[in-house]
Amino acid sequence: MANLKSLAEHLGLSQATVSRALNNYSTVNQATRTRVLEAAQKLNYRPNSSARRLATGRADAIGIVLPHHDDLLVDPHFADFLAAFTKKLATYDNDVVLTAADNPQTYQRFAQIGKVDGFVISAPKAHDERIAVLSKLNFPFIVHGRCETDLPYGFYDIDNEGAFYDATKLLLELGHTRIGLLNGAADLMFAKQRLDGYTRAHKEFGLKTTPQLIHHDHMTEEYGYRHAQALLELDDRPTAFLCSSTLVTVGAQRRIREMGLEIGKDISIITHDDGLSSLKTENFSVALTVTRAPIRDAGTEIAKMVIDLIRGTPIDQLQKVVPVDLIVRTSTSAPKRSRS
Amino acid sequence: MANLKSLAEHLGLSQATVSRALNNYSTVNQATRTRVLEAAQKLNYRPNSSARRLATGRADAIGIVLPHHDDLLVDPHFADFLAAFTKKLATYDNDVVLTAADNPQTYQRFAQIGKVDGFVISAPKAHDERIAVLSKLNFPFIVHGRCETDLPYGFYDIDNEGAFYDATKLLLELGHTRIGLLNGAADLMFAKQRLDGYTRAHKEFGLKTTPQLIHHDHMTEEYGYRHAQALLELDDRPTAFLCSSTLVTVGAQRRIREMGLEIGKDISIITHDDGLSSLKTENFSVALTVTRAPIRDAGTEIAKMVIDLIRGTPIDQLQKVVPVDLIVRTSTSAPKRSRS
DNA sequence: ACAATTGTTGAAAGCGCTTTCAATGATTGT
DNA sequence: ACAATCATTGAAAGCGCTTTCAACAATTGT
Repeated sequence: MANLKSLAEHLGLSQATVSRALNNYSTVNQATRTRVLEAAQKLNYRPNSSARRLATGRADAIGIVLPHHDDLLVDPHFADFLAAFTKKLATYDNDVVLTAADNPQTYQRFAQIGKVDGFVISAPKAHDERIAVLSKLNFPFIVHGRCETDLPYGFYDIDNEGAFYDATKLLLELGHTRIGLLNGAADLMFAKQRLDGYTRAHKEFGLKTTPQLIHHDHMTEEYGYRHAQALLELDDRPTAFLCSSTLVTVGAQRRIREMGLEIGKDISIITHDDGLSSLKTENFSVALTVTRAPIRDAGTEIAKMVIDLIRGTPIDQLQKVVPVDLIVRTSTSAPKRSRS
Repeated sequence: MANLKSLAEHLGLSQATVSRALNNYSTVNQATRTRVLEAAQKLNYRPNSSARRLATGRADAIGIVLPHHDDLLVDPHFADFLAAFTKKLATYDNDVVLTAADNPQTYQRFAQIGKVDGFVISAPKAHDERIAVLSKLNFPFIVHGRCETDLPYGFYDIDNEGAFYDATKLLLELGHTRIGLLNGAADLMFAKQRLDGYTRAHKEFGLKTTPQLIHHDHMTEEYGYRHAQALLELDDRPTAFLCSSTLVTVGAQRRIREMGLEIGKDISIITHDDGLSSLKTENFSVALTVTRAPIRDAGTEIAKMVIDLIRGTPIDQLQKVVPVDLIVRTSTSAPKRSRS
């Protein structure tokens, strides 16, 4: 396997010159550069990653710690995010280093030993320990989402509050007054933001929210089913659902159907749609009204942001909240007159 | 930031001894080791990853190239696989390096520059170029699946042929003669294996397979819907479906319902169930008969296998095919008498 | 009591790059 | 024509570790 030394010898040049030629330094003669490039190509030379990392101090890699739960439940959104993120990062010649064991020490260790140049933190909680740890280490990171802290940090987030405000408002305007909320896990910021939007809309209409109508849980089909069931068994059952993800909606839909109810008539649904590539809301039997923000956009944008951060862009220029579209389709309508 | 040199100076020892103490060499005095370990802890010392990699020649990382398509369609199974894989790999102090750009050069480059010690190849095609490339480089890899090559290689695969043979046989025994196959993309080995099982069962019953009943495509909800529709519009429509994944089944189910048909009565369904954590077959309205092989098992097992491979276990001991359970629930029954 | 062994440590040579600094010859300005 | 600049290159230090080899004291065997 060719290394720099053998390549230099082969060319009758010093390692320094060869290295410079390969790394596009302007100080090297054009003819020499060409000669080096050709030889490198011919001998199939590639600089050793570890040596380069040691010499430069850069890893050219971004870390992501797998957001796993005890039961190894995997958020299907994660795959879409990761795909877009990885693809974009590749355009910067960076790759993604994944690891499990989601605790603060993991971040600290990774930061210290130079395995990665930065981190992406996903699904932040209100007071997220990871942010505290990385801030103290002064190690670059971008948060996918926001949290409640005074520490400065870069983030990409969608306007969850606004999205669920809009969605709730639409339902209220249609005349719904009992709106079930099938939210994500309670400790996650995005769920909190969505609840805030839901609450704000109610306030604006002079309504109080009802605790029984608000459910928090992991976003799976199964939980969608269970919580929809619980909601539909209430004496004063809701006439509309607000779902936090398409998979939850699949579950809710299942329960709704079992009860012989019809979406868009007996019960309205608005779901948040992350644009999952394998489960599209356009394709539900009843075309779903959605708040839409493709999670792949987040992956792509965050890749760019974390690279910018590492290259020196100040944090306050790396704080982005994108609006969320409300797309009205046929799963929403005015509520039926209340049951006898 | 403490490095080996400063730690050694602090202790009044040589770097060599400190390094040995830290790396559990038996030749170092017990008292010394304790002293070193304590100091390392106190000074929060962690060996630099790049330096260590350069010195040892190991990266302690396994590469996975994102199996993306042009349209960035992400297989939701991938998330579950990756989670299990990453978690298991962490127990060996290895992490996962993800990259995009799925072409042979990517593998070659990664192997050469020492970014990873091995690869996992997923979703192999019959004559997979990646296997040829890595074999020629003599670079360690484990295939998730099998392919048609004379080259020796390690693999973990489920018995796709047997699973779909069993499933088909069950349907045939129930009296079905027209069985729609909603298979994965045609160029993938697992789809081929499943088709083989489907065909073998037909042969055993003295039946010929019908091309119109066999569909190949990406495994999404949307395609499930479309192909189910196509099948159900046939003059001589099938009385049973064999689906390659739960998501496909969700789509098929949607179409079936739209046509006012009932699963388990009007039409039988068997689906392959990878045990996706966010979409469980137990939870379908009609409990689904499935061929079941949790994809997380693959992730866990392959992590172990690739580490074993790197550590010297011979390839012929790293070839595993696991059986697939056929779990009969209520989505399968004898066909109704044919329509008038 | 002397050689042979064992246990423990340190010096130093890498691993394969990047980058600083100095050196060289060629070019320019006056 | 001589100093000053420029373009190009090489020598060598260093990144922070691991590991070989030699060194030494302490122990053992005979």
